[in-house]
Amino acid sequence: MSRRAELLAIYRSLLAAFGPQRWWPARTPFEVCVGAILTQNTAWTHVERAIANLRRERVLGPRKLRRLAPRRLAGLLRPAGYFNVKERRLRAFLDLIHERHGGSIRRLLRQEPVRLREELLGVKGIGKETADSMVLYAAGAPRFVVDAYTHRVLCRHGLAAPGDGYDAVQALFEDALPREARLYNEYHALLVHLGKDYCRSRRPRCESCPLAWHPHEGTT
DNA sequence: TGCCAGGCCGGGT
DNA sequence: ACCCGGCATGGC
Repeated sequence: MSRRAELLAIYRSLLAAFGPQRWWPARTPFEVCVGAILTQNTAWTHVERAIANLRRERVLGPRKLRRLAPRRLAGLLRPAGYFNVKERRLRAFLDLIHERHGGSIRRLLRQEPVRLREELLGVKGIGKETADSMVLYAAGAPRFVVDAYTHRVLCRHGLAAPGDGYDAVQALFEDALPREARLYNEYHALLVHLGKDYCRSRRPRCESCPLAWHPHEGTT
């Protein structure tokens, strides 16, 4: 079976089992970007609380958020963990919007995708996964997002090696699959859903897993 | 009660 | 080019 066929088979299995995920779980492109930074090495439920804080305080926009004093912002981010680090990272992102795009998230996002990605990677605290999450889920451009789950899944299938880096894993998907944002969006969302439900438990439900293996087994 | 979650950076080899 | 410690909360 070709790599393309294997990747599509995995995708179809997940889609059949879980149904369309319709990601990213956010109301606006800006909220996607904020969530992408806050969810770094952090459970999504914690991120939701931090976002809820921002919404409650009516500061969930690039200009209003930027006007907050660092202490205040960090306090609102507290439930997401690493709140001091994330305050700086979020602020650096807001500075980019302010300084290079007149405070307009739309202007940031409607750039050519390659250029957008480069610009995001230039921000301290935005790495490849975070940048690609924004490019795919906020700007709608076809960049495959690679996370820990994704890597484990590919290893378990013998499609990637444990030592493979981000770029290598990403290239596997992007070289084998049609470059469609719709597909990349849904595929990544399904992988995360699989990870949440089937990887975390110490006693995984092998019977109910839509794939015939578990991504957490002996591959990290 | 530890271990872990949708990373990333900076410093050391 | 890797490897590692640090960052922090809340759920299981």
